[in-house]
Amino acid sequence: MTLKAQFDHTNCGECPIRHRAVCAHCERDELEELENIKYYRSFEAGQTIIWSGDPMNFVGSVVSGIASLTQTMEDGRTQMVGLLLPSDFVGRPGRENAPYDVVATTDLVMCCFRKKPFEDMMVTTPHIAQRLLQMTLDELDAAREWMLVLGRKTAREKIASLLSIIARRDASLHQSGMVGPIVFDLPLTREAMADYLGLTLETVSRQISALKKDQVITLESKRHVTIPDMGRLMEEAGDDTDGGFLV
Amino acid sequence: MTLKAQFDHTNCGECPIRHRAVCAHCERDELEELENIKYYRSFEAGQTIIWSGDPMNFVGSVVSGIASLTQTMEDGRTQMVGLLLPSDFVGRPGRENAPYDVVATTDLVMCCFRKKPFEDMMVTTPHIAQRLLQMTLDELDAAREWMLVLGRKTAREKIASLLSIIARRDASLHQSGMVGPIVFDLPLTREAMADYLGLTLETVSRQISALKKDQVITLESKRHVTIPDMGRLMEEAGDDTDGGFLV
DNA sequence: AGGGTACTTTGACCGAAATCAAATGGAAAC
DNA sequence: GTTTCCATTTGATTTCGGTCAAAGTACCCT
Repeated sequence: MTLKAQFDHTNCGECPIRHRAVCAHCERDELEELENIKYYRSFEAGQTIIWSGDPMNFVGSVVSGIASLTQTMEDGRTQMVGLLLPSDFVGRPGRENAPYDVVATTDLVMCCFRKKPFEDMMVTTPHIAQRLLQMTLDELDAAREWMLVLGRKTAREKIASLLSIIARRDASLHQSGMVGPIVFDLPLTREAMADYLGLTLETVSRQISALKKDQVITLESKRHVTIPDMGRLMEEAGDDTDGGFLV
Repeated sequence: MTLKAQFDHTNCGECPIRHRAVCAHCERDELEELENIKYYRSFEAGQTIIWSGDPMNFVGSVVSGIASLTQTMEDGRTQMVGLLLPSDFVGRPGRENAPYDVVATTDLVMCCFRKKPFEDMMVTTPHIAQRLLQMTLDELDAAREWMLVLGRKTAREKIASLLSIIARRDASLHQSGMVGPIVFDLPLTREAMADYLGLTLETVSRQISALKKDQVITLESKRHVTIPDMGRLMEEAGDDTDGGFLV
C-alpha cells in the first residue's frame, strides 16, 4: 500500500490531527513553514521506531495508529511507560538520544520533522513551543495518574482503569458522547496490557474473564469490548465515579 | 524564626538555586523583572501547601527543603507521584486547579510568583518558557523511570532504587563526585517511602533491615545512611551498573 | 527524670498475583 | 480441509508482600 492510499490529505489544512497536535496553535503562515520540513513515515505493527539509547534525528506526531514507549531491564522485564495515540508527540527537542524504545503497536503513520529544523522553528515560533509545553504537562499528568494505578491498585482495578482510559479516548475521538453502551476494539494484546499494567499476561486474562463474568464488560470477541455502564466500570477502577467528563 | 533569619540572600543573584531553577536562563534584566513579582513563603514539615482540586493562584520554585506530590483514592490509599527538591518547579501555568496535593515533607521555603503575572512573563520572556519546557521534559523522564520501578521491581529493588536516587541527587548538590562511600540523611519517614514505592511501611522497614544485614548499606541511625559501594547498590536496584553518571 | 508521642522494627499468618504447565481457540498457510 | 502458529484461557502451586499485632526506640515537653 502506498502512502497516498493511506491518506486523503497532503497539506496540513486537511490533516486529521490538525487541531490537537503540536501544530494546533499555528497560524496559516507558520503551518506553511512546517509543511516545508515535514515528511510522512509509515511503520508496520510490531516494528520498532526508535531504539532506546539511539540518537534521534527526528521528532514528529502520530497521525494514525498506536505506538508505545517501553523500558526494559537487563533480565527482560519490561514496563510500558506511555501509550501514544493520534496527535501525540514523539521525541524530545534538546536531547540527543532516545530514553526508551518506541514501538508501533498497530500499523502507524507519523508526520515527521528533522530535529534540527524543528528546534530552530521552536525558537522562532512561540506557538509551537507553547503547544509543546501544554502537551508535555498533559503527558506528565497522565504519567502521574498511571503511577497511582501501578503503585496502589489491585489487578482488577488496573484492568478496569486501562479499559476506561481506552474507552474514554475512543469516545473522544468519535465525538460519541458518554451516554449508552460504549463499544471498541482493544488495540493491545494481553501481553501488551500486562506490560502496561505491571502484571503478567495470565493475570490480565483472568481478570478480564472475571469482569466478564460479573457483567462489567461484554466480549463479542477476544478484542471487541462492550461497556454497558461506564459508571460501573469507573467504580471498578476505583476512580471517582462522578469525574467522568471528557478531555 | 523570621524569613530573614533563614536566608542570606534577598536578590536573585545570590540565590542558591539561581542556576537550576525556572529562572536559570534569564538575563540580568529578565531577572530584575522576576524580582519585582516574587515573594517568599515558608512552610513547616507536614504542612499541606496545596490541596488537590483547589484553585492555584501561584507558581514557584522550591528554594530549600523537600515537598511531595501525592494522589489519594477515596478509601485512603495514597501514592506519591513526585518528589520536589530545591530548584524544582511547583504549579502549572495554564491550568486553574491543582491535580494533586502538594505537601511539605520537611521545613520548606518557596520562591513564589502570582500565577497571572508569571504567565504574562512566560509570553514575553522566551528564556522562562524554554527552561520550563526542559524542566517539564526532565520530570516526565523521571516519572517514566519511576513507572518501571512501580510496575516491575521487587520490594528490595524498589528500596535500592529510592536510596540510589536520593544518594545521587545528594552527591550532585554537594558536588562530591561519585567516589568513595556516600553518606546522607533520609528526608522521608518509612511511611513516606512506602507511599513513594507502592509498598507498606512494614515492607520498607524489613527490606532496609535486609539491605543492612547484607551490608549493601550501613545505618548510623534510623535516618542516617552510608553507602559503601554505589555500584553494588545500583546492582541491587536492577539498574545498569555502568550508567552511574551524574546529571 | 519521667511520660507521652511518633516512628520504627519484628513476628506470625494470610492472600493476591506470579509461576509453571497444559489446553483451547482462531486465523492464516498449505 | 487440515496443519501450523499465535494469542488466549484455565488450572495447580508457590511466593512475595500485605495485614494484624506487639515490642522497641528516640525525641520532645514539662
